[in-house]
Amino acid sequence: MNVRARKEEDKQARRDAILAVVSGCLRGRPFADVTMAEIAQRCGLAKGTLYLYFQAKEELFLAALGCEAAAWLDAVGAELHARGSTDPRAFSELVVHTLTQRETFIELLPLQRTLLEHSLASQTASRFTQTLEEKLRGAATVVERALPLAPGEGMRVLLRTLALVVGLRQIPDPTRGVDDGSVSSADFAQELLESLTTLLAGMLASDDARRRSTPAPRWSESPTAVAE
Amino acid sequence: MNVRARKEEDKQARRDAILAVVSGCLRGRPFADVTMAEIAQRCGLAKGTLYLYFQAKEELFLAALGCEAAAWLDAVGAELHARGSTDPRAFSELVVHTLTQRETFIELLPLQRTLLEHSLASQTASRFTQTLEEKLRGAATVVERALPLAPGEGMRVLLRTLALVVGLRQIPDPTRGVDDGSVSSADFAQELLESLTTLLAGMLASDDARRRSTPAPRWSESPTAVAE
Amino acid sequence: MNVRARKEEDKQARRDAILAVVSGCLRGRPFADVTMAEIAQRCGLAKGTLYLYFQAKEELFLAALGCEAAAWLDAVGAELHARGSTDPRAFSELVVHTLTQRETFIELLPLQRTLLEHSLASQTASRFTQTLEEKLRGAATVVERALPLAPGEGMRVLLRTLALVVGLRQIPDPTRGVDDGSVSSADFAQELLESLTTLLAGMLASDDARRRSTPAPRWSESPTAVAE
Amino acid sequence: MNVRARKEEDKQARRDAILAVVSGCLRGRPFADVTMAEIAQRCGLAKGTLYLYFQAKEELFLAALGCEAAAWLDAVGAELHARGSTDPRAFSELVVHTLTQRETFIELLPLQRTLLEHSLASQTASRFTQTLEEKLRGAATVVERALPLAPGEGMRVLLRTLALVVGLRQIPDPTRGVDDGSVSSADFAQELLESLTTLLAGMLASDDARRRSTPAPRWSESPTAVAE
DNA sequence: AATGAATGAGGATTCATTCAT
DNA sequence: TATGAATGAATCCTCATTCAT
Repeated sequence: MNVRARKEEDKQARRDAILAVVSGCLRGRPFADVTMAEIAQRCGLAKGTLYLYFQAKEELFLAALGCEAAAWLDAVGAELHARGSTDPRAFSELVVHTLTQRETFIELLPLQRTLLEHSLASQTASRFTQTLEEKLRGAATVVERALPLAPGEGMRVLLRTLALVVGLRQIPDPTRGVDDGSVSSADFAQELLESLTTLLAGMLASDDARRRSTPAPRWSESPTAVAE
Repeated sequence: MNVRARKEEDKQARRDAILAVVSGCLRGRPFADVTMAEIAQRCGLAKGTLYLYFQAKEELFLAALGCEAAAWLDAVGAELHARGSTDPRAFSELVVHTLTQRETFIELLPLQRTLLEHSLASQTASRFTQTLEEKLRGAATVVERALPLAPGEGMRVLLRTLALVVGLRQIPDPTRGVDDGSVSSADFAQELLESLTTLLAGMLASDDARRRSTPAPRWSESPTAVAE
Repeated sequence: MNVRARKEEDKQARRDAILAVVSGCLRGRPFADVTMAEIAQRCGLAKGTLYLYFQAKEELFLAALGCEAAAWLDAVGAELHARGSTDPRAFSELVVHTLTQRETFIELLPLQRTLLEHSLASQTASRFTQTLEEKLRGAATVVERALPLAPGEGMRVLLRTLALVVGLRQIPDPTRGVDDGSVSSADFAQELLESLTTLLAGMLASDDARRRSTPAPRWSESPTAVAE
Repeated sequence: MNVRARKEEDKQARRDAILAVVSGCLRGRPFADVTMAEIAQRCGLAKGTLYLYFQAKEELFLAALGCEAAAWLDAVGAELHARGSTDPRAFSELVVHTLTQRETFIELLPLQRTLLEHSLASQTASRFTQTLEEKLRGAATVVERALPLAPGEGMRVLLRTLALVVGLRQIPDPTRGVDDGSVSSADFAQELLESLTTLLAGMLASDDARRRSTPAPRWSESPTAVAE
């Protein structure tokens, strides 16, 4: 593909195209298994071209993760916003739904730590973290409104949701006799749905309890109402 | 250490010694970063000797994981057995407690999938899975009795616990301004404690509800009936 | 600098501007360390533009060397011409003086062989050599007149001078505890001054001796008699 | 060559064998042109094996240079020692003679600066410098005795000799119409012989003069008069 | 004429694994 | 059984050069 991305617009497009390919390359394979050569080939680009857009392999994957995460958070936020309010079950279903059409996000997510630790260009790492945090905060606010939850709990919901996603993906149920250790998508979705629903219900209940026990919760609005 | 392990007994001892070292090599580093050379050196053995006990790097780590998992499950099972019964909070505390003194297990756990997928010697993989499953079942029974839960739910508790462990470890709270993306042990323990307690409470509640709705579940139900 | 060099005059100016930058890029670094990208950036030009003026990296540096060499030879020649006559010491001082304000020439000089060998466009190489030779001959004549020396000896003086420059630059005095192996400019200048003076004095003496010992030097003297 | 160098002795032998090959790879080619792959192949070894003996390409070449330099200095020292005393002409002949059967040393010598600057393992660099200095000092003493020269002048002789070697090699005589810019060995030897003889004669003369002008040189002779 | 995105050959280096001792 | 020297495939990345705009 010797089409030159001359305009800033085209360059962004190519960048995105690369990221899309990267996400797709990771099908349960370890990060180390995916080579830059493979990515380049799948992109229809030369190896060197990849380095025109990303400084290193780690940065490439981190960017891909950032993209996917933002997209997912946006999707969840938008859907939640549209609904106005939900309950644990519906929220979980929403999560599962948005996630199952975003397999690559699930694949990328477990890499986060490794990637952040390796990223030499410190700026890259901090920018990633910062951007992600913003997105998270935005979605958290929506979650708090929709579920509803006390300020600060929205973030927790999101974080625990991601934790469950990563964890359940990583811990296959040995009961299901899958030879190669991979988790069937259906099982995973089912498990995520159930455990997330349960966890959320629990959080809501305890939050509710705390609220009631507190004398004047309504207008005293806890100081951590930071949520931008 | 050029002491030759002649007797079967000595060989097993050396095997275990190696596994102990392996676990310790992984301090948040990606699997690919730990070299066989490093392991050998830390063991005080030659690289080649490692291959006398394990067929490949992956197998080595898988064995280490198996070891740690078994140890943890045993510890949890034993403690639970000793107590007779418990509640979500206490169980979570037990989990957190046994886990914090087993950092290496936490490090190894996320590797499971990768390791299983790579293991060429299919036998190794299936043996690992099988052994782990047995251990899990054993502990699950104890959990069911202690919490108490309907048959089959004990396994779920265990699996979800592990999922939370892996997930929370992997998803750092961006709110905490940790530069290098690592999770502080304290935060991790706290988060695990809370979310696990909540999740378990939820599971117990719904289990309870189901039980009540079911006519006569108590005595017809043989707790170990499920067992392989 | 997207000013287009339309007229031949402008092109020559740009060429020279590039060469000036090139010389400055080499601060004790190996040739391979200086990238075309760096040069282009320092020139305020695009990488491709460089290739509009020079066919290859080697050619670029060769041209730069040619420039510097010519400039130096001109300077030496002019100064010598102005003085009329000189002696080894004064000549050496002149050399050192003109050289210390031409650091870049000293950096470029050691590359000559490498550059010449690589130059694919044979014409480039031979043109360089030819031009240099002319300049050398011109200066050599002046040297012969000023020092004074027998015909042919002027060239030798020049060549040996350059050899000393390159050699002394390349061979650091291990006695001086310079950690990074670099030669202090002061030491270099001092060393060059001394050894060149000594060498020249020697050449003058033997030249003199030969002259005297030869009965009829004038017409029998074949200029190339010395040659092996 | 899968012969394993097990004993320390064999390892040293292999190390030396590699170094010998390295020296031979450099036939006027720039350092960057010689690849590790080529060296390995010429050694009949795998690329990786090279890294068993040397940490990096630079270190490899530095070691080769160290070897050659030591050998040459030893040879010169020994010969000089055997003769007892010499004169400039004989010394130069000795130098030329020992050098012409050590082409590789001449090739390696110009790399010294580059190599030292790049050597990351600082210890490697300083060890090299230190060892070389010792050898130089040893030879310098012999030179002083043989020529004879004032203390400290022996080192200068050696250093200037090396400078001439490097410089004359690098500065081809454009008069000789050699197309590819390389210097014919014969010309080089001749040139080195002449200029070195002249330079030494000059040094001896001035040294002599200084000695005579000094009132009481004999017993005032401070052994540490090295300090120029 | 100028640009700078794209290329892709090629380099140094690493490391799991083997095997002669 | 233990060793550790040897292997060599495989990886990431660089950079001189080209060429479409």
